[in-house]
Amino acid sequence: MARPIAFTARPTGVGRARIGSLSTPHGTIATPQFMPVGTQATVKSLTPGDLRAAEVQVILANTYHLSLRPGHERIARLGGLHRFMGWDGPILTDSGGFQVFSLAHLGRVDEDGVTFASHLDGSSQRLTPERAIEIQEALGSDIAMAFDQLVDATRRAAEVEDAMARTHRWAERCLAAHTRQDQALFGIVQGGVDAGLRRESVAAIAGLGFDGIAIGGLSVGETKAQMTSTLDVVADALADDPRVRYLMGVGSPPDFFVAVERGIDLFDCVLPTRVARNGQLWTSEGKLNLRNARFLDDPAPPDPACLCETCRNHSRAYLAHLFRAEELLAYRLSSLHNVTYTQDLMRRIRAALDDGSYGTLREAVTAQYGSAGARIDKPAVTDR
RNA sequence: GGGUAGGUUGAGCAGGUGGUGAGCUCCGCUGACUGUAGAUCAGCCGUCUUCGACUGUGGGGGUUCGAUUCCCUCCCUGCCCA
Repeated sequence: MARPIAFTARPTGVGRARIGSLSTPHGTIATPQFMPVGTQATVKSLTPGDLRAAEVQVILANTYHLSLRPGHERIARLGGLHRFMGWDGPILTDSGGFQVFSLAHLGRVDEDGVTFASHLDGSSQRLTPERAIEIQEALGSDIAMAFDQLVDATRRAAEVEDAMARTHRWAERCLAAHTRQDQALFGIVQGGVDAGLRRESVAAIAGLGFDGIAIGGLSVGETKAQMTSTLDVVADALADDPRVRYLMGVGSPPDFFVAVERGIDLFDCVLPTRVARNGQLWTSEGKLNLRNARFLDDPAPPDPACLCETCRNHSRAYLAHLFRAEELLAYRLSSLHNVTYTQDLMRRIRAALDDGSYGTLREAVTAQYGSAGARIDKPAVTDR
């Protein structure tokens, strides 16, 4: 039987970085690629048209939130998530595993699954591997994620190991429960920042029949050095695996380089859209906080090097005003820019991997995000 | 002109009838944010040499060891009467 997705990639000569192509039922994705987060069937403040304008190729939506509201059965009745939200490109759905982590205080994990109080009305809810798959099949995403358990990597080893082992058992249950032939299913590697556990987790997850391999449990409080070394371990362990690799929850502009060099093909992160709503724009001059007083009289576009709608038509002074006045347009214009910037950055990374300018690009971007990149190791590669 | 209620740090307030008024909300200034309970949160927001100290309750004067508080007077604002 034909796989729901197909992934091809070629090495680039830059570390373990590769350039690839991932075909899905709703379109083909160039990798490395970034997925904006649209938790509640919307990338906050942006329309599908905005996303297309920003050259977004795939978005992430959320099992937990959509099952609570409006309900996955309702979305299924209304023709599935793509039709419901008016986005006909590829969609990846997260399984709810992250909410088990971020809403841990509302729930309790047992071997079979998780019981928790809804953050909306306090009602008791149950999520299991089977349930997470059922919901994602109802939503009809192109790529579903296995239901996993992540814990704070700085917790004691036994706790991290327990969560990892449970994630492995849940992974098998997810595969067994998955029936939709037009939907891919990715497994998730856990194991905190412990090299031994990460190798064990890669062996367990990669040994199952998943369509892609995700790396979870990172960028949740560990240091940049720990994230980097963990990615090194995982990259080594996955070296001969042909499947697409997805680093969950990352990242910032400097993070992309660290991960791409270690063979990562897919990213998702709330950062570009969340920080945009809080006034932070990512630009060729680094991070700008448009709420700062100094921008009130600045007629320049947010990023002179950007061609997005925001930068073509509006000034920093205008955005600074919109943020102060709490006008809704501030959120859309800022989000549109940051998503455009991020897509542009990924495109430049793909191009640089091809033409030998990767090291130069990495150095330039890392320098622009000085403070953010300060804790990151120096470039692992240089231009050939 | 008479009466009455007021005047507190940019704004709006709280409090205070002789011995700690720098407390709150806005506004303002910064910072944070990584598989979104986040258009959110945190710090600062009189001055200084900032783990502390000083100044500050409309102006002036008085009583008192000590006054935001009591007394006198002036100014300003709202309302009522003339």
